[in-house]
Amino acid sequence: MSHSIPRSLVKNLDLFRAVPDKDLDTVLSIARPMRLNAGDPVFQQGQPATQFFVLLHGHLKVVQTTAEGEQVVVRYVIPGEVFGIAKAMQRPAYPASCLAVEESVVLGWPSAEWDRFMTSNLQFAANALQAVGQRLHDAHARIKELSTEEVEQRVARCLLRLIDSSGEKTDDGIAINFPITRQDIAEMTGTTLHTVSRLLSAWKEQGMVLTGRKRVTVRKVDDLIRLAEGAGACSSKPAARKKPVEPA
Amino acid sequence: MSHSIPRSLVKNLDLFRAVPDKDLDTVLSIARPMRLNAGDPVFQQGQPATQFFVLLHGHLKVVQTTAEGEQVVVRYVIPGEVFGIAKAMQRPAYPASCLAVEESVVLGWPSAEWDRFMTSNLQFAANALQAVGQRLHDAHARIKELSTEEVEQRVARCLLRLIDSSGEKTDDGIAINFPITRQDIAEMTGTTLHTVSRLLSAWKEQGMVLTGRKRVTVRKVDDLIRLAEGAGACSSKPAARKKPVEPA
DNA sequence: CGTCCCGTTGATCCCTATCAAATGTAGTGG
DNA sequence: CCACTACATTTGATAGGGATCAACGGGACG
Repeated sequence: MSHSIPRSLVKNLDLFRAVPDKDLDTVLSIARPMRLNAGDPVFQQGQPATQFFVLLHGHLKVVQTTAEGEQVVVRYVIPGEVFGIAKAMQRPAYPASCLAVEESVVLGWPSAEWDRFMTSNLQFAANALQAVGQRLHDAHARIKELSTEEVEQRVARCLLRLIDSSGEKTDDGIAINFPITRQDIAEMTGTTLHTVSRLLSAWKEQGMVLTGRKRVTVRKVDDLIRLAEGAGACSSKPAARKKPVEPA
Repeated sequence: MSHSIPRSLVKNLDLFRAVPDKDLDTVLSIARPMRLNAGDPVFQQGQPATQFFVLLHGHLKVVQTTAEGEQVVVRYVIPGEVFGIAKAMQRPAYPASCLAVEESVVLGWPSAEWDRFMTSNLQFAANALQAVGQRLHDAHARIKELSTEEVEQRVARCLLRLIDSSGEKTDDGIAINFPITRQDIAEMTGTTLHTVSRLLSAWKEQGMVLTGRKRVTVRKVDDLIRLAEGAGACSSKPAARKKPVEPA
């Protein structure tokens, strides 16, 4: 193996789950590793989708920029996940930009290899379908939230999801594993950095979170869950019922 | 063939594109056709995903219900599309409900058959991946809109998308092909039926649309596009720039 | 021909974006 | 080691887009 990428690195990735070792070796022989510093782009929105990737270490941010120049954070990529598979879905170009939010390591393959992987191993196709299915599910959950919930709930849920996927137990609580700004959280929840700042300030006041520059730590997960479920300031929200409650 | 479903019915579906005839015959022999009247459910949110389907004729609505009882329209299914493929993404239950909005005909297969189709024909797997990829793309577009655009733009875009997928040329303009209420449009765009009603009234006033009970016809597509692009009431929106424009 | 459902429209309120400005914090180069 | 700078964060004041509340009008269907 010219690249000396240990097979174990890839063996545990969801995308390659249950793929036989001999196929893995082929996969690895073509893989091109890449190191990234914080802020480095992996690819840019609109570029031809020449490669697809797996994140080995670090954290990436996937961002869509609107015609008006506003940004929306599509998702954060965590180690082990595939990304940049636009070509696999027959899209010629990346629909979003992807950049490292901290030092990261990715593995890349030419998009053309995707079809080879699919044909040579059926399990690979099923794994890919599941991965995309999961993302579709997440996207629908987000649409539901943006459509029906208030900002406080959405931000609470956002933090919960972040500590769920990238939480790190510390002395003070569960910290988000990577640098993230108020602006980032705003772009994930469809609000403004000002509103996020106000919410975090209020929550810090109550001891629910600890905050620092580009850092958030959750101290009281249960309280945050309660907020996400809708136990916010609106004390009299009758929880959308079809028929009015009839007093006996 | 016990069911006498003509092969031509399935041959042109995206999901079965480029699938050889002999495989198609197998597919057809297992297919179970189903007729639906307006309002009939195909499956309900939370039910075990025992089948997946293709819509042959009519229109279906996919709806998610929140814990608070509010509804979000995930999408409308148009003839030729697959739906209910939760199991293919390894989800045990349907994440949303699906019901006919008019007389419709669907073809259903047991979920277990999915894997057989995948294994027996690679093209099928690729087609499925592309279909889900397209939906993911649509979902992201919607998230972007909900996050950054105002109600007027979102509703305008919604109508445009509807006439694009289900528009029918009439003497008066392009009509949406199936019955749809203000409430439905509201649930697609994250607003209320009142706001949608007001917008449609205003647009009718200007001759941009024609409206009827459960019917919408677009007369001036270009004007609607202009609205969707952001040419709304906000005359002074500085289009989110990083640096202020410097006069020479 | 009555009843349900869909649609329309006015009045009011409030959540949250927007505007404005100060404070704090990491990094940098002298 | 400190001044300087760029960026992140905080916080107050204000305004406005839409949700909400309330009522009525109208077409379809049994």
